Amino acid sequence: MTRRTNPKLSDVARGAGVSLATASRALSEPELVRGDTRERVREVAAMLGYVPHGAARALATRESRTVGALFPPVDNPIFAAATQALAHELAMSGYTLLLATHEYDPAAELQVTRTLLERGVDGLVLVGLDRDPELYRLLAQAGVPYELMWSLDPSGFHYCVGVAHRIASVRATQHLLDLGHREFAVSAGRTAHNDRTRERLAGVREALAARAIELRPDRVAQAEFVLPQAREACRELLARSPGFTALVCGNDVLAIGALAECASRGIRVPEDLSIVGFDDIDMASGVTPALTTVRVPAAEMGRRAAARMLARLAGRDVERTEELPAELIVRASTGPAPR
Amino acid sequence: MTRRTNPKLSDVARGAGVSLATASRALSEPELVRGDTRERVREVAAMLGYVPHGAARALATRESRTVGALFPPVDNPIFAAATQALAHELAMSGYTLLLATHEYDPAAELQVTRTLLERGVDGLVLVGLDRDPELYRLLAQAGVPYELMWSLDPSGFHYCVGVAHRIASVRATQHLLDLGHREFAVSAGRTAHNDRTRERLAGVREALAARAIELRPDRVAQAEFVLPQAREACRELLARSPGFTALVCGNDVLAIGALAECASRGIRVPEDLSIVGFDDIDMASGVTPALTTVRVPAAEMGRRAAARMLARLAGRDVERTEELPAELIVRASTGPAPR
DNA sequence: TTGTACGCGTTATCAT
DNA sequence: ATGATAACGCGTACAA
Repeated sequence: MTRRTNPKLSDVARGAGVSLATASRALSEPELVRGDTRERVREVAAMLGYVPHGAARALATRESRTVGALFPPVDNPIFAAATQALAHELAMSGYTLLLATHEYDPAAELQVTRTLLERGVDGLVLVGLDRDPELYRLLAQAGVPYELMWSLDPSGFHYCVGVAHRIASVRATQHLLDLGHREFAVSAGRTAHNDRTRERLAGVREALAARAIELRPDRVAQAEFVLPQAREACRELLARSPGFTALVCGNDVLAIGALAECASRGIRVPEDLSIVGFDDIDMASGVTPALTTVRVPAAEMGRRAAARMLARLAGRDVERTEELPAELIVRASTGPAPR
Repeated sequence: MTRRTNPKLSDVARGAGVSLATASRALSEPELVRGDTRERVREVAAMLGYVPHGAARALATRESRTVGALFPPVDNPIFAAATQALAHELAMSGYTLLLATHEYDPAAELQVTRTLLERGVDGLVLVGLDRDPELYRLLAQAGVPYELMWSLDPSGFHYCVGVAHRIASVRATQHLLDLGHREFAVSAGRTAHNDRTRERLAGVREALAARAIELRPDRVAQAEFVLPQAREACRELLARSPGFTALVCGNDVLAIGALAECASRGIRVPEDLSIVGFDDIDMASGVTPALTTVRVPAAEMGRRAAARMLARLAGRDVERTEELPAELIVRASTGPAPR
């Protein structure tokens, strides 16, 4: 097979017997060119297998038809769902997703953002509120629009689409209080560089405080969103300070780990211990009907973020803040067992 | 705040009192420039907040420092793990991941590949073997290297890193046979446009055939990798042709769905029914200790694909085919209950 | 070691 | 409706 070089627009133009300008218009702005020449150009382009050179176009147009997304890690099921939605929605409008991760490290997030800007993203999607403010300066200087997902910016300054984690957490906790629980424990995610986790924990405290119940320090554990740590957190709580009848988990993975640990110890859920999770990962809820969760609509978050970004890139206006509902899904929970 | 325009290399050069060429070298090939001027350029660049223009660089160098990845959907936990690994590994070497999905539609895959090529990816990572051959022609013409993940190309032509699905499936089935099972059912993934699913199903048939056992057509169901369909598949099998003591699922999601369905019917696993899954999704195995699975190392697949691609982009040679182990993880399974 | 000048492939401006 | 030509911002021969 002859190792031909890639055909360029000038090849198409020559083949169709038109100028470079006409060829360009025929492919990019069809309405500006006469029907027959337009078809001729298109045919030649197809025959040659012409593929436009994005970098050249980006250089001339000053836009890349590309949007960046920066996730903590993308293998967390909730972020995977959002990523899928983002990529899909963007593709529907001719945009491609540039994906990067920062593993909850603000320095890495900043560095990666620089790279994304170098790649020329037309917009950027970020998760949450906790980050080096320098990042916003970078984006401002570059003139790149961005959307924050998952959280709602209290200042109302940033464009964002998210849920009210604290309020949802308060409601979940109240649900348990209403069932009669008084002894609470929390298996929280790491709160460093993670406002969602902090808000959820704060919500539990707030709801308890409203009824003058204290959340003992040894009744709070932190873990990363992986099963071994999730089990360990539950184990630790049971060891340090048993006797709680309700366990609020900052994430479904943590909740599942807790369920697994309980199962292996013969602790019945929800009879002996009521467990509430967050996020409503479908695999989790499918497996453990006992799990009551706060549903945070991850895929919808991705769809909305994409839609909002696309709208802004198209010059349309969007509300600065868009709140998504965080619904409490009660599958099974009971009051505390009589002592 | 004054709405300054982005500084370009010429601004940096002027600020440092050097030529464009020197400024370029100071940032990209530091060793070619004298220490003091290099530092001067760097300082000015930092002060100005200079961010290189990727498109311009790509145009000049003919490479984008970008790699594309094309997944069926990326919210399947196994693909999410691979995506995470890919993005991370590529970033470590200064490459950025362009992510796209095709939802098991070959036409979409072809179309999306065109877009990725337009974006100027330096390499492309694909999943599996089932696709429009035209795609390979496109890549060849563009001169873009690619890696296939998950499957091993029987022809040995394509660069690939994957596992031997059929053999693994045979082994898993033999394990069940060795336990004494004779009545089998299979909850398979959709086999259209999915060689992994087909091979796994074929593996079951092969192992059974070797012992002259037939897999009845009404003992095979197909479902997408989502829980509701997974439960439905199991329900269907039980309705159409009960009496099987072993169920092989083409994926962990299908296995989990089956477990859920069994739980709701009071079918004990593994006492009444032995279930084997594929992929070893950690959340699945954490929750259901009864699940025996074939571990397909998804994250490792991503890492290896990234490493191989990076090596090739750096001009190094790699083996055309790299096989990863697919280990049978026996957690709990028993022989059939005496009738 | 540094500078000059051209080319990368496309779009956009201005004529015609 | 079409064509000539100048950007777009950077890398890199080649010359100095």
